[in-house]
Amino acid sequence: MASLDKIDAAILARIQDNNRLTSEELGNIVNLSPSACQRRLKRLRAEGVIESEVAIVSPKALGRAITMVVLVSLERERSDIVDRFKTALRTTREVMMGFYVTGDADFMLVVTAKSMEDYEQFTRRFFYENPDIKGFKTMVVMDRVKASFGFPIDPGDPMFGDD
Amino acid sequence: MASLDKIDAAILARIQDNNRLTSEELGNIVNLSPSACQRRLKRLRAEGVIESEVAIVSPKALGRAITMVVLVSLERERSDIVDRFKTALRTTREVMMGFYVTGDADFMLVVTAKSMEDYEQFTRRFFYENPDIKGFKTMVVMDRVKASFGFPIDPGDPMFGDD
DNA sequence: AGTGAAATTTATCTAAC
DNA sequence: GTTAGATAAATTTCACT
Repeated sequence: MASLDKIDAAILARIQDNNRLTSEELGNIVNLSPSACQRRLKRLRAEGVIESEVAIVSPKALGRAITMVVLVSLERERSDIVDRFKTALRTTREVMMGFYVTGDADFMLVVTAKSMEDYEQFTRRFFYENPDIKGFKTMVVMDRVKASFGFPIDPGDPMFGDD
Repeated sequence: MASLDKIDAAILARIQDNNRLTSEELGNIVNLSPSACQRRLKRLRAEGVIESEVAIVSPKALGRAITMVVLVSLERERSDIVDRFKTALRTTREVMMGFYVTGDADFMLVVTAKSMEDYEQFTRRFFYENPDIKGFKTMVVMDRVKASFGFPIDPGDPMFGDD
């Protein structure tokens, strides 16, 4: 993966909160011409430093879409079982996020559903019919207080090379 | 909140995965002129249906930034205590996500740190020094298998009005 | 190398219908 | 909702350090 300099870090810090800034606005912030900014953006996209650029939609706007946090434990932590489950996560639309974790559970999922009945049906399909799964624990989300993938990027951090 | 029609739903379904589509591309997909698309986008942004538009940055690119899933229990679920904690979440850079949940825990957080030492320091500041907090449980993220805020939007769903 | 300035292509906004 | 013209931005080219 490419090494990033302080300017890259400053650009990332900004666009991870708002990717609709123009190159001109971005250039003013990081002291670079708009074209230089764009070249960097293009590079960061091509190298996969920027994984994706998305709109975050309000859950409320989409009906009473409910969200659950689910902790999943597998029967055995064998790599083929873990990999199979990872693939299932990636291909299941209801699963917004899936993190493979250490500790009390093996996976933390964020799952959306239209209703509780909908979610129950999902759990039958996704959990009960899967012999690899030992158990799962559901917590219903009452408020999505903070929802971002923004990292605390500090361009002054020595981990970022000089320009 | 505004009522959405099937075209709005189709637009949201697309841009929640990729917000860099041009209005022309978007228009082709949803059978609308580019300017009509843009008007809708503008409205969806103004109404808060689109909460934000962001770049998702690769954790690997930012050094070995580690991520933790943390389940937090408060001493009491009194509304002023809950609200105070919500505010703390919103203003703390290390906290990527904070969900208020029912069940075994009161909050599920996703927290990032540069290192385990860094995280330990965060827990002292954020948890141990906060008398409102009964306890917390940390799970270290080994793999961010799936990371999105994309909802399974079906424009054909009757919940979306006709155009 | 990577940068900045100008020209071109492309997208977006405004206005009229 | 559309189309057409004005505005603005992204992209490419090129000269420079």
